[in-house]
Amino acid sequence: MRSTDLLTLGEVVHRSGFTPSALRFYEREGLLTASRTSGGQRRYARHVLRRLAFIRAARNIGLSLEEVREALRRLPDERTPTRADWTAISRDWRIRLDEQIEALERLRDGLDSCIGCGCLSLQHCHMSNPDDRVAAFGPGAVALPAALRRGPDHS
Amino acid sequence: MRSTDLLTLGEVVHRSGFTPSALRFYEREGLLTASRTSGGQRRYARHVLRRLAFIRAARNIGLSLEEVREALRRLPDERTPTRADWTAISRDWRIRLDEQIEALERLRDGLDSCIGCGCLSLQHCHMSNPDDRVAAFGPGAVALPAALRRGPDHS
DNA sequence: GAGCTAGCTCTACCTGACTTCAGGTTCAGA
DNA sequence: TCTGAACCTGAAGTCAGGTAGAGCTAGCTC
Repeated sequence: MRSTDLLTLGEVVHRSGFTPSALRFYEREGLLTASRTSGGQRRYARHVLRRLAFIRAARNIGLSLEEVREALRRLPDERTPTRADWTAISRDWRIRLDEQIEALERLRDGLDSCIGCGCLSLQHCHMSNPDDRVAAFGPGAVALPAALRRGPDHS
Repeated sequence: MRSTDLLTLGEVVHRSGFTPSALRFYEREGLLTASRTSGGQRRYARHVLRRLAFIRAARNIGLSLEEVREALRRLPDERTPTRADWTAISRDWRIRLDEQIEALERLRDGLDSCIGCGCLSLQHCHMSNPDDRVAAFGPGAVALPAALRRGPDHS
């Protein structure tokens, strides 16, 4: 079925699980590259599959596309990630995940201390007091998924 | 300073930590109500503070405004949440948080099993295989924060 | 009754990550 | 050579959860 080792858009769609529009979008955004046929259709080298795997994993961890782009900059297009690349990056991700888990656990503990109290006081309640927001959500915690990042909206 | 027990927009802003635009937005969206002066300015009953505390807590847990609206529908506008209301709802939230934490832990465990392997295989890797997505992310897990919900994008 | 702050509405805009659409083109197999 | 599926582009749309600004008004204080 293949006369070359290049993949069509459809094949990449099939094998990666991304939609055509997502693949085109990622290319526009510089996360992916593809060569073209004389007629202008995309042809993908096999290593894009690995790149896409990387992208999906990163998105699952909660990285933005911008952050994925940054991580991919370290992995030149011409080669697939080495074991060392992946080890370094996945250690970073592990740290992020731990932070996210901790943040949720703090939230849960706060909630536990609230169940049954019916307080929901703006002054004192762990769950709603705008000045008692979860400690980790400082400027350093930028990478948390949006849902974990929320603080008071003013200022 | 108060001739009545109604609060101005500014007072609610001050005491809740929400911005004026957020309060107006919530009103448009039906999460809040306010009466008006003859001149058209908003005047809030005191219990909106509690409602807002509830909203902030819910948002911290990761609920969408739509879900908050749903939860608030059970708390008629005229009364503040009873202890029973709050107990029931916070138990739900506790379950959600546990699910989110578990999902992240599964992700972390998958990552651990990956560190150093350099695999990232679309066929086998825990972190990227679209057919091996985290089990909890079924149709029932709709409420997870977006970053935890991602599966393959097709279909 | 002047002055000023706080408030009003309405419309437009923002980010992120894509999707959708219209209208046309290419490619592979028979 | 023909045909149908796959593919192309660029612009616009979507969604959530708001924010920003323009131009005008209310209401409190002196």
